[in-house]
Amino acid sequence: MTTPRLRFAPSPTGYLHVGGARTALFNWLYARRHGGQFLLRVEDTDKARSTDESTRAIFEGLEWLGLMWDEPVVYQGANVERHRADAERLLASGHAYRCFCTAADLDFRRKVAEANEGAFKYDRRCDQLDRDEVARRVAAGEPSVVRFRVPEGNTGWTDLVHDSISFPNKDIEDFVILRSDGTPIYNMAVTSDDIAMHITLVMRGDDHISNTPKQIMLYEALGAPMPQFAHLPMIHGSDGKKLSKRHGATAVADWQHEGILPQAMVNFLALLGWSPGGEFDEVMSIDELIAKFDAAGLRKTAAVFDTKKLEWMNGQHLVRMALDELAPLARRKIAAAGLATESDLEQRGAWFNTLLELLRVRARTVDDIVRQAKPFLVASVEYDEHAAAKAWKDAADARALLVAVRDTLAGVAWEATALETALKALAETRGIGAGKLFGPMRVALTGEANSPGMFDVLVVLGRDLTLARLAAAIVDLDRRTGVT
RNA sequence: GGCGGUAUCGUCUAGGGGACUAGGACGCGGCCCUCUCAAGGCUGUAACACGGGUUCGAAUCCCGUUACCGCUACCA
Repeated sequence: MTTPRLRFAPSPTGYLHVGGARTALFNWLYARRHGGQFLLRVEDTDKARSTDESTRAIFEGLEWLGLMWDEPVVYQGANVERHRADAERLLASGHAYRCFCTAADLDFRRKVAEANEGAFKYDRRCDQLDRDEVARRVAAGEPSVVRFRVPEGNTGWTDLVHDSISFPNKDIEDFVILRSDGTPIYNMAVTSDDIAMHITLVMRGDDHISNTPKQIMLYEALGAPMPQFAHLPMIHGSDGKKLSKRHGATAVADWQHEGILPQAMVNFLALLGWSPGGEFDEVMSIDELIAKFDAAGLRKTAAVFDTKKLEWMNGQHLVRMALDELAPLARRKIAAAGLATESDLEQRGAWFNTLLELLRVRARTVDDIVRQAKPFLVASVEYDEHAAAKAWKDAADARALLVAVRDTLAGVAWEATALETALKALAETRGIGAGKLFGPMRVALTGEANSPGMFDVLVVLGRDLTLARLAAAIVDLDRRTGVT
């Protein structure tokens, strides 16, 4: 068996959608798993809708996910000459014929048919024309399209995900392959390109199932070797409808901006419509996915995009990834949020890594880390009123506690076990559990109700910042006591 | 309308005639751990669309119904 060649063939009419990303991923995974090639073909022949900007968005999305293609990008628009030549070959070999029916006429006949019998199918009237008449009308400059003459019988194939699918040819009309202006129609262009690119497995969305018999007939008429086909199910939104902008973030770039990691996105997408089977750990690296990927695990049913699970998946990858890989991402986001500069964080590398280690376990996205990192980066904190209302309920009491904490901490070596010993001793002399100390301290030091463990907070914050924040809290509590 | 595709917990799925009192994961609830929040551990909730067959035996095979999705262009 020759090595498989697959392609992802998006039309550049928007951003890279998660559905398209998954199609690309499965193609890529299959190629990697079987030592084949993964190619990218931009289907830009719809000049009205294609833009360079969306072509770039597709490249960026694929690059971000790590789905690199193995050969130079193929632009479909550059191959119209070959498409046309293939269509004309079909005309010459008698597999296709000229049709002089105008679009307006066809439109009218279609409307009439729909009003009466329902379905409209081209009646092949131009196939009755004799050769001389066709030649005369062409010579006279009358515009015509080229239609493929669909043969009798059935057209079917063994789909890698659906097993066997077949269509009675009588339900397929003699479809146009060349427009009157000489440009190719989609099915012609795709088939011509897939043949030229030596694609052995056409893996795409199942919205292409009804195009497949037409393409198969084209392969046969052109005498080209038949590839295999695999039709992947769609991805739906939480309401079961096809995923669209209404459902929120549907572009992979949206998730990138929300702090989702590419490896988490890949992992999540891989499990939408595919399963390695049996029991397995759902959190997998890209290499594990490649090793396990198998067309037999492809599902037939549409899947709902569950953002909750994506976020959980991201949290898992956040904890498992190398700190050296996470640090630059976090630095960039923190800098973008204006909390520190990248170079400053880089200089405090060891300290920053300690902080990340503390935060990533309680974060689901990189953006969560940025939010949680704030108290450790800014000069002074603002108090979350909910947190203050609870932990500083009795302002005078909280003040007294914080004064004692400040006095104790001021004379202690800044090291976790020493700090712990000192604070536990303080709690004991005051006849309270150490936990009673931490609530008020947490608000004073971070402004929040939640944070990493108290001793970790103290160490990461450092002596000076800690004492300054305690002093600031005491002042604030004075104000609160006065008001009450 | 015609043609095609699909149908297991709310969601992602395992399952491919008996191992199914249908398993796992997310979510949700409870408990444990615990200075808070997470993480982690344990645990609970919850599904084979419906109706006929085939078979000693169907979630698994066949047919029909229903629902949903896709296609039905001189779009891609």
